[in-house]
Amino acid sequence: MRYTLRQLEVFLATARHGTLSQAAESLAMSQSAASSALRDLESQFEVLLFERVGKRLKINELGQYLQPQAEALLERARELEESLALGGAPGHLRVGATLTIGNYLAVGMLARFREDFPHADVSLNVANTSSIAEQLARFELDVGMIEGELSHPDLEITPWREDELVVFAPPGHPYTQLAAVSDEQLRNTTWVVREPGSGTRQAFDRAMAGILPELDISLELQHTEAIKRAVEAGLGLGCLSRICLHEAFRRGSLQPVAVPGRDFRRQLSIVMHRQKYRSAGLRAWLALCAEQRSGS
Amino acid sequence: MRYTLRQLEVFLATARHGTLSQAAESLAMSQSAASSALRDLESQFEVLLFERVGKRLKINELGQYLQPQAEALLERARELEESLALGGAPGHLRVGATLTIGNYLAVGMLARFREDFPHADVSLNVANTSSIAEQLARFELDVGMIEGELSHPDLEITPWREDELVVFAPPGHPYTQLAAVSDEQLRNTTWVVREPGSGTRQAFDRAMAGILPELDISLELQHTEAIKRAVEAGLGLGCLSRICLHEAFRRGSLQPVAVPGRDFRRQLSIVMHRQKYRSAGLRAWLALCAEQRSGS
DNA sequence: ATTATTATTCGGTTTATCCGATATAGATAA
DNA sequence: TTATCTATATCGGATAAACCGAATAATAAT
Repeated sequence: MRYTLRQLEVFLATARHGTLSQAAESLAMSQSAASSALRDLESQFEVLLFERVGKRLKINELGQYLQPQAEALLERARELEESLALGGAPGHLRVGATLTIGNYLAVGMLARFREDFPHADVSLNVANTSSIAEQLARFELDVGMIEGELSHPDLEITPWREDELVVFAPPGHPYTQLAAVSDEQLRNTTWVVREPGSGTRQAFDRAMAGILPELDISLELQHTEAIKRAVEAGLGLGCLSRICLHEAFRRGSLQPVAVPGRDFRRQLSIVMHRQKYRSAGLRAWLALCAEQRSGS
Repeated sequence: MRYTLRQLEVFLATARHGTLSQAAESLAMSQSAASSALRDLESQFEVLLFERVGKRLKINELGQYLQPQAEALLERARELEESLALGGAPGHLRVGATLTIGNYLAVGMLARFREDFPHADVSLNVANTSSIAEQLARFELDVGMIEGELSHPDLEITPWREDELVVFAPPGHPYTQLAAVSDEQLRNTTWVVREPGSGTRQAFDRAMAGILPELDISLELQHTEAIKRAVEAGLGLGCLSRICLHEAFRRGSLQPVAVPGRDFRRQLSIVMHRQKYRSAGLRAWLALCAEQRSGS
């Protein structure tokens, strides 16, 4: 490995700024140093990355071809640098979770984790499934907890626990009295659900297969709390994960609606990079996950 | 960016071999040089990657934590190096395709491509969908052509053309005379199909939803030609992509079976890395793809 | 205790990196 | 055309890094 990350930095800065002087300035080095760094990179591989037309430097085809690869490489290098600089802390852990899991399951686990590692530096990143996958693939997260489906060559998906969506209504709603609500009745009401693209919505759409286009969806909201309040206010029936509703059912502010004819189950999963090293903190977290699975 | 790829090489070689001497030897450098490279890396970030117990170097937790990231980084660096060394060739193109597409569609396109770029250095890599995705994500391939479904944060999937599977039988088979074969009749015969995991099998399983567990699958083969020969020999009904069967139907060595009640369509897709630079060769290939789409 | 093995340290050489100054080339305006 | 501005390339020299070989120190095995 004869070339250096610095040389790539110079190459990319030059490609981005279009001029060597600006590139040099952005890297806090002299223009001459940048010039020779670029020359070294090019002569090492006996290629040209830029057309020299007079005083201008114009990136050529090979340069453009390599730019995204170099960009990706340097991005990883910066992440490794960060891991080196910050990763020394013991119990250091970065958890990613989707909205429902993050707000209802992960926070409790986080508190438990803090008991065992009082000085731990833990972060919880709430994002959608594909964004979590991306961060895991780049080692920006240690472990992810997702609801949706996912396939990624670098990631290992482990089924975690089963979840189910529950249809719910304000207390006293006629449907809450029924032992079984029919498809016909599902069609004859209005709905308040999560926005398309979210894992909860995916599961809802799947459960409603066949009658989905005929459902009257009056409101699509991004937050579970907002949906609950909208249903309380009588704007329609809601459908959310049981774990978001536990408290509201207990208090009686909302009531479940029985829909035995449809399958609202879904799988929650743990996602990690295949090559991930299981640090003490990560092992402790996975143990907490396993405990959650059995103990609910 | 103050650390170098060389330092990472020393770190990884030491982690792998467990001894600095062997690491140094594997990198064709002196023991002392390796020692100081490692020391430089550690002192730059003020961390320790190894426990020094007497004469032994034992990788510590932080080291193990960083090892896979460093490994991934260096892997990319080697690929970039290769691109730099070999990527200078004009018309250079690496195409990945799944078995059915690779053997029946891509070869013809490859021949056409060679006409336009007689000196082009083109490679066709036939592999399964997830392996192609992996190679695309690492910039080891320029473009992929797949049949299965795929979701990957770094990859861009573009629908290409529609394909359909066709149920077929040897000439004169009673089913070939029927205008519509029923589910009941599908159950009362034996089948010769592709192995589980292949895109063609996935599509077959999806098309047979509902009656799949009751089908009598007598043979699972990895090659389309083998399946065709097995069906010719009377071992059962086959089900393959229309593009594999065109020639056999024309010759009359096999005949299609009409199953209008089931949906055998599927989508073929073009896959590329989101950040991929479209070189002249790649643009020409994509143009060929677009031509194929309309002209069939 | 001796030997073999291994990491570290030290001196010295080669190589790389970087800066400042200077040379050069193209664009722009007088 | 000539002067000027701006940008890249190159040169000399200082500094730092990388590297080797040899010596040293530490440990495990004999």
